Amino acid sequence: MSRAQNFTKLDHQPAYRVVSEKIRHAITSGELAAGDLLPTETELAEQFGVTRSTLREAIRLLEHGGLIGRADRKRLVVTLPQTDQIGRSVSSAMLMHKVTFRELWEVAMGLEPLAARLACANASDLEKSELRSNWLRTCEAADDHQALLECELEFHNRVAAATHNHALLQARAPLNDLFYPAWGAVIRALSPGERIVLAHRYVLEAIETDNPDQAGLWMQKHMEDFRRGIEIAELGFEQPVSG
Amino acid sequence: MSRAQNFTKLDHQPAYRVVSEKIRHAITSGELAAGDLLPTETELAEQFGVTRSTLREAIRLLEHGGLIGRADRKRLVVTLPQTDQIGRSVSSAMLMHKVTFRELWEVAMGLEPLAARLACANASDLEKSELRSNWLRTCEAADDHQALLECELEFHNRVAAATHNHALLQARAPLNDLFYPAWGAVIRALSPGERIVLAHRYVLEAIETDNPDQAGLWMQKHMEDFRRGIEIAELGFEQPVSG
DNA sequence: ATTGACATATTGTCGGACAATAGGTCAACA
DNA sequence: TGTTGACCTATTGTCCGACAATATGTCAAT
Repeated sequence: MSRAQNFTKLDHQPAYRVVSEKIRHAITSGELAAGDLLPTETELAEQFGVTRSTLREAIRLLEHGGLIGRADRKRLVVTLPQTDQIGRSVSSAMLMHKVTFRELWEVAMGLEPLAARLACANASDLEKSELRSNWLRTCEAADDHQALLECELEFHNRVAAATHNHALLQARAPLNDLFYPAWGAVIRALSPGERIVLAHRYVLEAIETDNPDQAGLWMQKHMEDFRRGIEIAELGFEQPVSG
Repeated sequence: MSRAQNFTKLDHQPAYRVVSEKIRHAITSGELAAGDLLPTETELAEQFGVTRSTLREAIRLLEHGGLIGRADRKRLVVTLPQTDQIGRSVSSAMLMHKVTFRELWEVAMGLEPLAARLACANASDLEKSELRSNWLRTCEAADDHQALLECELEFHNRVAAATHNHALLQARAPLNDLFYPAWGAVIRALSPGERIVLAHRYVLEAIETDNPDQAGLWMQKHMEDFRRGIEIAELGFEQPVSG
């Protein structure tokens, strides 16, 4: 080896990314809070010393992450990233990585029973009653595939929401998107109306009576049913999920 | 109420978002695979019938999600979104939502023991030996706070990686980022070197002997230790995590 | 095979332009 | 008072054209 100086590989970050990072930092550090209006594009461009075109590219970077959006289709505003917004990014990442049903289901087996357990302690009376109303609608929809699918998904979403745990909501967001088609296929193939109604009822009653163990257990059984459904419907448990 | 027709609120999507969605769809639908080179900006702009500026904004939207990147700082290329890439988006979302230690910990209690269980069945011999080598280094680093922290995080990452479950990796990605500072603080405050070494050893041996129940159980105990650490170190279990 | 000179293609950035529209003001009108 | 309409302004979405910096390819000289 020669004694030549080992220079650090200088990375030339494009201006639009630098600008984007500066704005992101201002937001996550609390300097800018959610709801704050940002200056106009021309003004921001002047502040950073770049052209409006460059600034706009920086904005797009943040816009995709849900950190900023439009207040009224005009002014830019700092926004709280919504779970479904981020969730879609994660979903498409999983699609590209060809995540299989099994992989997704394993994660769901970790998160859905957990959600049921946590919902016991944290669900408000309103949320409990909305869960019950959802169950009643599920009973009526037991033979209507499309309606049943929507009730089913709503049930899981409501249970998760009742935990008031935002980290959990984020973590399970992609499950929604990616299970949706499979769940529909299972329902069409097996018409498992009564089984779903029954499982939901046990989970619901456990939440109403604040019994975490029961809630988690029945949610777990419910998810195992789902796995069997995928296998019986021959969707291919080891196949990659499709968008 | 009048009997006036209820028109659907037409949403005028900007061109840059339409273009972005079209490209995203081409990618997630498999029409474009990871590694494929995209045409040049001018060419893409012509194909979509927009200007280069507009197309570039569309590109930025996808770039942030990690769906496309630069091959050699010049040509655009379809890339597989990396977990840490997406993870950082999720992390900043959680920061903005002021997720508390408790919320994060609850998710970790769902995912980390699960990871340990799944690692039993799926870890390769190489991964097992790397886990053991990590454990040996952890023993040596038991009194060096910084080194211990890095070993600790590496251990959890290696266990998760050994599951070969990409959905799980995505779901737990934000835990890495957000627990990092807290874990460091706990270590500095309590010097829990031996406890960590012991817990890792039990998890490691369970994985080596393919004993999922033991692996999950000890990982669970390990995480409960971590919670107590946060409480004892008075980091505020109910406080929002900080970036 | 390496080096250097040169032409070419592509990106990053700039500056200016314009149509469409959200927001405000103000007057007319019921 | 409250609604409507006309009008003006600011701001965004989109376009066009330009240029410097840089990667890529070619070819000649060594």
